[in-house]
Amino acid sequence: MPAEDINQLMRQRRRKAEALTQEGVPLYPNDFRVSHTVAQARHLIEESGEEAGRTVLSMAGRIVGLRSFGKAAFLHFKDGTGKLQAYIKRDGIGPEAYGQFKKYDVGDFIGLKGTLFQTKTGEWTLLATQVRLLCKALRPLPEKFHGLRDPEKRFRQRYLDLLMNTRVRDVFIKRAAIVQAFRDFLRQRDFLEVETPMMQPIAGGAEAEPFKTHHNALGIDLFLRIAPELYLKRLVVGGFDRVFEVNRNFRNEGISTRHNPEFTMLEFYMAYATHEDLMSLTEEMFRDVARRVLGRTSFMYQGNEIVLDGPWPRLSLTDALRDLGGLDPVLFHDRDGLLDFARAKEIHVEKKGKHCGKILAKLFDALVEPQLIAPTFIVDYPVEISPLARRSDSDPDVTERFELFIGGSEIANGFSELNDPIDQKARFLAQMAARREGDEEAHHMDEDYITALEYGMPPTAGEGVGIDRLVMLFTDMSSIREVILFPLLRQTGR
RNA sequence: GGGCCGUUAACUCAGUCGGUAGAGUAUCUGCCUUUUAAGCAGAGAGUCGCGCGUUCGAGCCGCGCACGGCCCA
Repeated sequence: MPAEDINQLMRQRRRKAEALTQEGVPLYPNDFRVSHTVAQARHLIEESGEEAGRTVLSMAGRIVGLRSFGKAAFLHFKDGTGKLQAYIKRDGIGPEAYGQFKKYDVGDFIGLKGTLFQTKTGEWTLLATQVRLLCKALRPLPEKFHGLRDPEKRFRQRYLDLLMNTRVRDVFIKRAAIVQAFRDFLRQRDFLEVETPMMQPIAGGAEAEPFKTHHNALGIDLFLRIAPELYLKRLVVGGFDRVFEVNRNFRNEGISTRHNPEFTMLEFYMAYATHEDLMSLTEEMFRDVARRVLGRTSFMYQGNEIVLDGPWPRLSLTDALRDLGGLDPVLFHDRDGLLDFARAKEIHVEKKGKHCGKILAKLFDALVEPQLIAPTFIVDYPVEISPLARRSDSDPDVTERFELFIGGSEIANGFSELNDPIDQKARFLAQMAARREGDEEAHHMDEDYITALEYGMPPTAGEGVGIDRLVMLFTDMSSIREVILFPLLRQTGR
């Protein structure tokens, strides 16, 4: 949006600004003091009723609506807490001030002094004895009735979206409440909030392509993290038995309604706990967050009612594939059979370096995941796609791992952590072999992490919760862009 | 990466068969001191996303590109 794209409306506003300057009116003063926000004024009305009119208030906000008569005007102004009407009369503020006021526009910020009264329709209104310009807006706001709809403009100029679309504002207020509720829940259970590196020499802890960056002074390449996992577990080794981090991860992958290259993840680790414990904790935690944010434990998502009351069903990956995906169990370990099955279902699977586990996961994503509307834990993930998870004591080919699905989307992933450094090293080596076979998302060897494990990590369980997807659920949004303030968009040619 | 759809005034949108660009809101001017999407009268406002092509003539047809949305991968 180059500054030169001045149109008629902007020229008119600039002319008004210049005229005000000529009259000695500062366009951007900073000496107006506010005594009451809109919310505080409303609170005053609630508390004192008719008596509210006796208090002189000093209020400020942006003009969002203006109905002007010859010698008087009604306007609505909005601050961060709400909207209030004001009544400006020439007789009330004086002819000179009124002349200046005539040059104010919708979008300008003003400061008002006056007392509250009720109009004949009963609306509480500030009768102004003084009006001051606090900031002259040089561009017009989008039109009041239809608002701002163009999705591209909404995301690129989110401030306009927030200003014009109350529902959008509510989404982000709810998002903040959700994150806060998670923090409160974990802190109450003695989890310590920490921050671990966003820039890492080895991007570990997940299967994903990282973004690459460079440190000039050290002369080394670094990667934006794809997960904090390996650092958080180092902290468990270091004696922090319960830690969590809510922060951004970066994955160099495509953009879709469910994927943004940077997204927010909650990860937490709990020593002396198992994946079973975490599943129970997750049920409790989600219900708690829902109660705090929504006031109840059920909600509508895209036309389906989601009920968080538990317990939530637990289904093994293979059972889910058999029962919901129509996959014959004889194929579970038959790589070619699985590929044939995928082809028959028109599910695209990269052939290079894909073991059965990886193909099973692909089939699951395509066939089963969309069906998992009610909260469901899928458990018993194959070892080869779970290189950081502890093996099941009863079946060494599967891990003590779960993923949580709600509303047809993966929301959380957790497992009993692998704390055997010898096995961990072997798993990393297997990942490196997969990488050589063409799997670019396979994990890298992290020798420092192995070293940490060699010092001993207590039996631990850990989990990651996709905050953006959870916010989508709680706000009934079908696109991740609706819950990220500034989703990544292509740069437009300028 | 592929398919479909979209891009026209500040905003929301029409635009017929290819024949000089439209509406509502907003803005400006005049009237208007209790309005609520205020009202009445009048006026101004456009790189029809960008480029190339077809045509006497392109917002409209063709090709390419950019950006966005949805679906698929």
